[in-house]
Order: sequence, then C-alpha cells, then structure tokens
Amino acid sequence: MDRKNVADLENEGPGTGTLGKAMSVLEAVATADRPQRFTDILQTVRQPRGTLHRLLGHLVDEGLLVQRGDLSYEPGLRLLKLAYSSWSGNQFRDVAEPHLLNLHELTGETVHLGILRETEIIYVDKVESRQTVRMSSQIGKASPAYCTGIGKAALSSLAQSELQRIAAKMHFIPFTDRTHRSATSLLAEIEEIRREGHAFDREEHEAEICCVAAPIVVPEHELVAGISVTGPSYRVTMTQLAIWAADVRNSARQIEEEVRIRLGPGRGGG
Amino acid sequence: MDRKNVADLENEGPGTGTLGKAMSVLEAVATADRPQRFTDILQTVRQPRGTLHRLLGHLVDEGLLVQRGDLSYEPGLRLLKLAYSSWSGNQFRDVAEPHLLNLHELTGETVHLGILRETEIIYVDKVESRQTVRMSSQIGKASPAYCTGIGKAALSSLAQSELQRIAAKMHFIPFTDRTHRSATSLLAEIEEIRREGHAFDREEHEAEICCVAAPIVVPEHELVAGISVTGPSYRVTMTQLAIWAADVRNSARQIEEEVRIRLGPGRGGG
DNA sequence: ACACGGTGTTCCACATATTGGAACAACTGC
DNA sequence: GCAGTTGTTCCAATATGTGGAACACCGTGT
Repeated sequence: MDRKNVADLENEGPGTGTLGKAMSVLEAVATADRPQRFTDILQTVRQPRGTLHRLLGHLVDEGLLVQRGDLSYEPGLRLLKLAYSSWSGNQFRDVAEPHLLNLHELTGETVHLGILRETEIIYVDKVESRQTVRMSSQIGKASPAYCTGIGKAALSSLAQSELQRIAAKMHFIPFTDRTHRSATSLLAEIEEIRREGHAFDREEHEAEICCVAAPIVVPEHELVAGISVTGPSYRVTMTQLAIWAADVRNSARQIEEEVRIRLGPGRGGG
Repeated sequence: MDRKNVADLENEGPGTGTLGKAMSVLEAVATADRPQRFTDILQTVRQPRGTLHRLLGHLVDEGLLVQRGDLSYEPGLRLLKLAYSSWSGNQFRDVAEPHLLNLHELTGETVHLGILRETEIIYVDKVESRQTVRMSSQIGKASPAYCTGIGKAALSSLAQSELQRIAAKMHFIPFTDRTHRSATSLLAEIEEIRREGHAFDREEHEAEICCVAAPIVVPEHELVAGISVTGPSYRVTMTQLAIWAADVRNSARQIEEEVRIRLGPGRGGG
C-alpha cells in the first residue's frame, strides 16, 4: 500500500516519474483557456527547458497535444476520443441511465449523476430539462462537494472520520450568500442530511438554481456518488423539491441495488 | 520534421518511449467494455509482465486508472475531467456553437459538429433534436469518414493527393446496403460533393438515419471539419435535406469566417 | 495432503530514455 | 548592429525504465 493518494497531489504534483511530468504538462495545456506557447507552459510547469521541449514533442507524437502554426499547443482530439471510450464503457453510468430518464420523465427537470472524488463531484451523466436550450454536456465537469446537492449527499454517506479528513481539505469559496463558509456549518448540515436521507442545494453554488439529491453508495466498488433533480428557483420551489425528494431517494436506492446485481460481488460483467 | 505521423500508428503502435507504452495501456483499458484484469491487459498490450505491472501502478498513481477490489482496472475519473477541460476550452467549438443552435432552431433536427482526423470523424459538439429522448453525449465519438455526411464533406475539401492517401487507408465496412464499399465509389461521390458544396448521408452509416453536411476548412489551423443536420428518414426526406443544404453551407461558411476573425492569423486569442 | 495451473507480485543486473545546463538559432524591436 | 526575446538542439551524467525469472498466493482436482 505505498500507492500515493491521488488527491494529495491533486493540484500540480511532481508526479510519478516520466508519466507524471507528462500528465502535468498535459493538464496545464488542457486547463488553460487559450493555446499555450512554449514559454507559457514553461512557467506553469516548472521543468528545465530541454526536458519540457522533449516532453511536448512526445505528447504531440501521441496525439494528446497538437501544435499549431504559430507554435502554440492545444489539446489534441485523442484525449476526447479516449474519454468517450471510457465514458461510454462505464458500467455504473450505464446501469444508472434509465433511472435518470425515469426521474426526468417524472419531474420534467434536469437530472444529474455525479461521483465523489475527494473534495469534488465529477458529473458523469445528465438528462436535460425539456426547456433547456444548450446541450452543454458538462460531463466531466468538476464542482466542489460542499455547495452542491450531490456533493453534500455523497459526503453524508461517508464514515465520520473520512468525512472530516476530506472536509479539512476543502477551500470554502462563497459562490452565493447561502454558500457554506466553513467546515463547521457544512458538517452540521451533513448531520441533518444523514437523518433525512437527501440533501438540498438552496442556491448555494449558483444563484437561482436549486436541487434535491440523494446519495448512492456501492461499497463493493468503493464508489460514493449521487443523483439529483435540478431546476431554476422561480419554477422549482423548495416545497416541490421536498416532494420530489422521495422519488430521488427511491431512484438512488434502485441504482444501488441494480449495480450490486449487475456488477455483482463475483465477476464484474455487463 | 521527424515527428511521427500519429495516424500511422493509430491502431496499437509501439509508441513514443515510456509515454507511448503508458498510453497504449490506458487505451486498452478505456476501449474495453468491462474492467480489465492484469492478464487481460497483458494479452492486449504486448509488454513484459514486469514492465506492465509497474506501468499500471503509475497510471493508478496518476488517477488515470482505478484499481477495484477484485484487482481489475477501470478508467479513472481524471481522464473525464481532463477531457472536459480541453473540450470546454476549445475555441473552435466555442465559435461554432451559436451556429449549431441557429441551425437547430431552423430545422428542429439534431445538429453535429465534427473534426476530420485521418480516416475518421470525431464529434466535438451536438445539439439534439427536440424529439430526442437520450442525452447520449456522443462527443468524442469517432465514426468512419466514408459513410457519414460530415466525413464525406470534410474529405471533399482536401487536396486530391491528400484525399487519395487517406482513402487508401480506409477499411470499408458495409454498415448498410447503401454504404460505400470501395475507394472508387467514394471518390466518385466526392467529385459530386465538391461541385455541390454539400454531402448527404443516405442511410449509409445507420439505417433510417440520413443527413446533409457541409465542410468547414480553416487552413490557418490545419483544420478540416464539418457540420450537419441529421434526422430519421421517415421524418426527414431527401427533398427536405436538399432544401436545408443551403442553410448548412451557410452556417459552415459563417463559422469559417468567424474562426478566421476571432482566432485570426496573428495571435491566437479568444 | 499434495501437486498443479493460474493468478498477481517482487526482485535486480542491465540498458536506455530522461535529465538539464549551456550553446545555438531565429526573430523582434530598438 | 546590438540586446532581448523566442524556440531548438546538443550531450555527458544518471535516474528511470526494462524484462526475465523467481516468488507468493489461491483455488482445483486427485
């Protein structure tokens, strides 16, 4: 068990030998919102010039980066293709999907599926509200756990020690005036969420947006996730959310069960 | 110019030193439709046991793979997160987006944006048909160029020599009875597409599904892409598609122009 | 109990890919 | 032309990865 804990180095770690350096370069380019030139990357990733240069060459060879005419680097398409493969082959997502659709049919609002990864929630699937314009596949998007319904729901299902370890690592950013500002207030709400079995997001991450979420736990897969119904507060009242809460919990429980059956304890098969 | 051509090794190449091996392992796991055990991977990727074992360790350390309780490996969430970063920061997609929405408003059908990468089209954005049920973000999905509207449109904008080079690499799989079965028949149609300025998919990739597409070319970025309007043939007739063709060409031209303006020849900025 | 075929894991002498400082080139503005 | 960028190349030192072989483990069948 000398495997480094990924999340410990989450934000720019030295990395695992050659591969680690390559990944941190890749991340630097992918995270940037504009094509990066050699010098830009040099400043982000602290590596000797020669080293970085060769590394970039390799990344281009692999199709992970593309070098444009003006010598700047952009993420290549291989990354997208690779992510699609892993996404579409994800069994958990596959099992959960019909339940998301169900919930969407029932509520008419947007339904999210997200997985907890240390302090953040990563969205892995989404069914849009009927009224939505933008397709905005925010699949792969990461949001803080402390201010999202799925995040808080997922956190509530952790053992207290684990919860505290993770809470200690959070940086509380006040997105709105209802966002939790400290671990103390978050932990207090978690207590309540544990009793109720579901969590609300009362415009804590984004103004005018609220949701109700329930945790999904599959110990056999060390998986802590959540499912939620989200809507604009002018249309979706807290009363309405409270009514939907039971349905959300229900879907979550069904997903848990089906995951256990289909990816059962024995062989993992689909 | 001793940079290897990515596509030449597209299907399982030895790869660029260490990084190449790591990527081929990652791809093996991501492509598989079920969790892969050590031995499974060993057979896919031809590497010595010791080497592979260490490599898997590194990939897990980096969060690119996750090892489950039964020792099998799955793609990790970092890949998805990374892909989202690169996708949402993609300037070409960003510029094209409103035009996709326009086209969707106009037609009511599904609109796709795809980029040509050697013999295949990789979808980078999508606006769904109003009637669609499934969210199915097929972003990142790769389809053969020879049997898709976007693919053929994109191919038609290549120089003849380049077109022939790529056509020679294709493997013609007869998805339906209307699918091109040889480079000869494909190239013949390409001639026609060049004259018209748009391409049709007449149920060539999937039965009951057809589309009309136009090429998008941005030489400054070495980018060959396409945009399309797709629908089920019972609802979207060829006559209808022919009418929409002008709109699709129009959108394509607007995107080309806007890309040139916004990502202009000088500095690449957003 | 024992041998067996199959897993995944560890070890270590060897080879090589990576390292990173420094020199080089190309372009830019003064 | 000179100073200040930028990106690129070179190469001896060495850290890193290599891969064959031995190891430990776990069920199975005899």
